Amino acid sequence: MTTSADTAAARRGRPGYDRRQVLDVAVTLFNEQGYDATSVADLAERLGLSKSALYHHFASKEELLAIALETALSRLEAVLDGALALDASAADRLEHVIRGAVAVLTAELPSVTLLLRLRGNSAVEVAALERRRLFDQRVTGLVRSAQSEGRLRADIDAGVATRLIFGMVNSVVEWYRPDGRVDPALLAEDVLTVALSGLLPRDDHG
Amino acid sequence: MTTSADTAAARRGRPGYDRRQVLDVAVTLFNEQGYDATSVADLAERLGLSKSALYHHFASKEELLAIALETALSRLEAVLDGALALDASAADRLEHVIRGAVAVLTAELPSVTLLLRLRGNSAVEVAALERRRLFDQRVTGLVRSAQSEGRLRADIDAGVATRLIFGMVNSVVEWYRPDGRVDPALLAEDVLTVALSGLLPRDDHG
DNA sequence: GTCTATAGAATGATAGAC
DNA sequence: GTCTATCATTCTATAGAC
Repeated sequence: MTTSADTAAARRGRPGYDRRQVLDVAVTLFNEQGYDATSVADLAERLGLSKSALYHHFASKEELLAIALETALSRLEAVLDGALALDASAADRLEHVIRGAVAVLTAELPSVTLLLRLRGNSAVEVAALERRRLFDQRVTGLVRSAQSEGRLRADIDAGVATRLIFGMVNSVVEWYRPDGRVDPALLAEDVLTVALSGLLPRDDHG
Repeated sequence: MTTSADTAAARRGRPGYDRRQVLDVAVTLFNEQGYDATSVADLAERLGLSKSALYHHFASKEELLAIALETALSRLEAVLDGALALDASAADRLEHVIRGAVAVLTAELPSVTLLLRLRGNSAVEVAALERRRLFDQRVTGLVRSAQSEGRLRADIDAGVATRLIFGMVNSVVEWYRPDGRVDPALLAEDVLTVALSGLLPRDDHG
């Protein structure tokens, strides 16, 4: 779809990579090798460009990281904002968040993968981790409310429950591939099934 | 437990770090900053040693990684071997594996954390990832058998179910801390509860 | 001529290894 | 400490489409 010049039909100047294309390749490479293990020379080679040509598109290696993280975080936050704007119970809102998070993970796989592997080695990374921490905290609030409503079992700590649910959700980036045979929407349902009802057979024998 | 000289009571020669202590600090640092982002100079500084002194203990930075990965993998494999040696149903064996995996994760947190973050950037990493893949495959077999027994719901693909369960299990390394207020054994029960019964309230109203 | 993408050469800093 | 290799980055200049 977004391969070359067919997106922004008429572009002036010399043909070649634009910002978007460089970013996509960069994030892919960061995910393959890890951000720190990927040198600008690696990226240049993958693109068939010189290093200096890359610096025409971006001010720094870290800027590439920052843009990708912004994409991932803003989309995840949008899901949560949308859920909180609903006129619904906390349990229903939580369900909306889980479904939405799986959708964002699968749709924005590269940038979210990058986000989930951060170590906090720079100011950019620390800031992203902080936004992620805030996201988690708000979801924990939802879980706690759903427990109070009696819609979620209360014998598991809300913080632990949230971490387990999102551990399951986030782990999807480790194996989901867009070209695979797993449908994102069905995957979201499977996640919800396991999280809410568990893997024991449905109680249809009595 | 394994802090300093109290392990191998009498050690001869010049006082200072031994292999084990250097390894522990190295793995801790690798987890804090990431393996690639951690330089030998970082490690030397943390230990208060010169770089050359470090190379007296280890042949290379990668050797440190290899030893840690061996620890994590052998302990996880031992859990699986133990489960398969049991005279029990697949479902019961799976439960044993999940409980054991959480135990290994919490007991060997640093080395398992390192294992779960590998990217495959070297021969050592590729080999470790391959052993991990084999582990996952064997667990998937257990899940499939448990489904055939009727002890696990069969409307979720065995591969997806396995990945979701272990996504939940493995995510524990992201937040569990030995000095925290979460008991490892209770955590394992919580994981099993969510995986098997889900977070919906127990059906005690009818 | 103007715009965009591109190289080449060289910077200082830091890497792992010994 | 010292080695060589590689790191991210910058400067200056040019190639090609409008």
